[in-house]
Amino acid sequence: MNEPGKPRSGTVGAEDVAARAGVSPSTVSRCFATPHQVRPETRARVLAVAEQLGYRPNRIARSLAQGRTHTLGLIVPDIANPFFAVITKAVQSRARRKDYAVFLADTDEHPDDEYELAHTLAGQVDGLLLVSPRMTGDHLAEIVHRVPSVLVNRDAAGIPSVTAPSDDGLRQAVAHLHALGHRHLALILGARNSWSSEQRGHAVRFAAEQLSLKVTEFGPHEPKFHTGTQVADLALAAGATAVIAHNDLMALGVLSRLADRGVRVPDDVSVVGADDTLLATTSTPALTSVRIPLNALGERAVDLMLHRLANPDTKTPHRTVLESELIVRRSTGPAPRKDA
Amino acid sequence: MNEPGKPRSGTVGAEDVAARAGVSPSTVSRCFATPHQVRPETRARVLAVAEQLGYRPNRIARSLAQGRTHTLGLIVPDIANPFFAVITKAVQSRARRKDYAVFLADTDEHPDDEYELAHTLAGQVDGLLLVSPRMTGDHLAEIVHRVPSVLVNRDAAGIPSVTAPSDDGLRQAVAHLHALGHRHLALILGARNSWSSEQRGHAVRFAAEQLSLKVTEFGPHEPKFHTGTQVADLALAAGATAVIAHNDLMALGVLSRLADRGVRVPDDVSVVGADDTLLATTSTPALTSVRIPLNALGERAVDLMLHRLANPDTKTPHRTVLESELIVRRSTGPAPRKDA
DNA sequence: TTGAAAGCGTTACCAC
DNA sequence: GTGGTAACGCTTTCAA
Repeated sequence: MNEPGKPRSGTVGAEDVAARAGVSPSTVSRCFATPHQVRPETRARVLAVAEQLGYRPNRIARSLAQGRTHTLGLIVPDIANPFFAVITKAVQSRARRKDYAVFLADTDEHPDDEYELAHTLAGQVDGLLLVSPRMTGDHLAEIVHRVPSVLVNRDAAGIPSVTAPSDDGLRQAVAHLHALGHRHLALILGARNSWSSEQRGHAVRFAAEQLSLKVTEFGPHEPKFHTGTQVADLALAAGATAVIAHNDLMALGVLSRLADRGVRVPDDVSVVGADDTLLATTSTPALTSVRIPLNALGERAVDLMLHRLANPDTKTPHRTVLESELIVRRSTGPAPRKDA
Repeated sequence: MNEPGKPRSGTVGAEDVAARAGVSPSTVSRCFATPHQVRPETRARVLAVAEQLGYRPNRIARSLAQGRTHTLGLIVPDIANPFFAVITKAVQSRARRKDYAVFLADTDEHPDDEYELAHTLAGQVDGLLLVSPRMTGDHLAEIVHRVPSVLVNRDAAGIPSVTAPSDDGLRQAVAHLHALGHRHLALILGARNSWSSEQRGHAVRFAAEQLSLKVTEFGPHEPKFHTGTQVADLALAAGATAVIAHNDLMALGVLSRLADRGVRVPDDVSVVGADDTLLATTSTPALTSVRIPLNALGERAVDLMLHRLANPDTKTPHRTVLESELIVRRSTGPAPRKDA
């Protein structure tokens, strides 16, 4: 494929360095892979030559020879969604610190693409991080069988996972509203098949029941801004004095519509979001929201993955469960007095 | 490395398929790489066996043999920033449609990491997409020399790029405010060494001068929310009736502080953002903002890259320039009457 | 149209 | 410690 005799054109290889340094390619390889296995002087000489020639070990070739790529695959439903973007950032950052590269795949919320992409990536990564996977249990099992995987923000039997149930935070939210005198709250649900939406619904219902709070539910709904604007009117009509939305985006929709109608927040109605994204901290009024430790979610996922790669024989899949918490801001306040 | 004689343990290779299908590995390879070079019946048989055995060509090995990876590298300053997240999504989506995978690297706004990461990725991708690179011109030149690159949201001599100057949109914004009767506007600048911040500053200054508008500048500032809250007071004190912020996030900060002080938007003060991110559409009031065609930015970058890879001998680096436009929403309105 | 064999640039095993 | 050599799994001439 190359003219024998003539020097290779583009890149400098270990062979070139070896020749110039008076050692064998093996030694050059060792200088980069297992530096302690080579005598200091030799190593110094080799590294000097390498530096001078601008030699960098070819990671592709290394991958092929070693059978591992030092790369992690990350599959997210929508990278433009701040929720996933933050997780992605954490994963990326953590992985890099551990000298792993990251393959990113955005499925655009499409379960089938998710499955197909997982297969595509499977061949070129050491492990797969699946964030909020929507794919079916069967497909999931198949993927997990083919390549080491960690589930983020979803729980499934027999698969290592990292989750942060919003239960704690939502319970706190309900208690918070109750303490402020609210007795009737509206709950806006998320997408129909969303694992987290179901979890959140349960959590609010349960907490409200404990405190004898009335709950009016709306949804399931696509977790969009305009859904919030739409439901705001319904919640008002139902007589709720507080709204808990499935996520911040929907909560902002509520905020927007209430402002349009001249309903004051939090004086007339209190609003609670979830995920505590950038949206919550930058809105006016700032949004009381349930904080999910997204950074930790991403970092722990990487750690779990790396641990698994280092100990391939671990039997029981480790499940990491993180805690959520309520962050109180300006969008929640005392319930309006009945006689007002 | 493998026990000869015994079948390989983990993956099925082209050889396995070849054996079962009664052909040579070469043919199997051709069935996947250049399907038209093999007789239909043979191909069908091979593909059937491959399907049955669950064979998937090993992309790593292919990369090594071909010398190209069918992978694009994407380097962004901050994936958690909606601006870059949207570009990333577009790149990812476009690349995948063209059957390219994407390596993601987040530099966390760190110019040195940017350079180092570029070198790391250089070896394992066919091309590099550099988004808003902060690295020095020298480093940039070095990277570009080593691997085909396209600049996104930055312009540099001799390097193909895709940009969307906010000039048009900002000129429209200034005209918009002028038409509404505003005569004194505050301009909040972005980061000190930001190429786009400089561009935007010039654009506003120039447009304002044309219309004899008074401009009071603040900054350069880190483009953060709290910067906006801080500058809001200063702008008010300066007597400006309208604020143009370097981006949506800062504009939201202004909005927040104005609300705290009881200053009404847009009745008392008008506010304009830039980038038209999710933040702008979901704020209350919704933010008038300069839309940058982020999707197009990402897609065109990929197209440009792929075009370059297909025609490596192109001399003149193509520069794609996209247009921005003002999106008018609720945060801008008539200037308050002087006698009010 | 198909097969044989020589790479691609490393790593890893086995002698020395 | 170091060198020789066989993989890794595929692509790609070159013949047949």
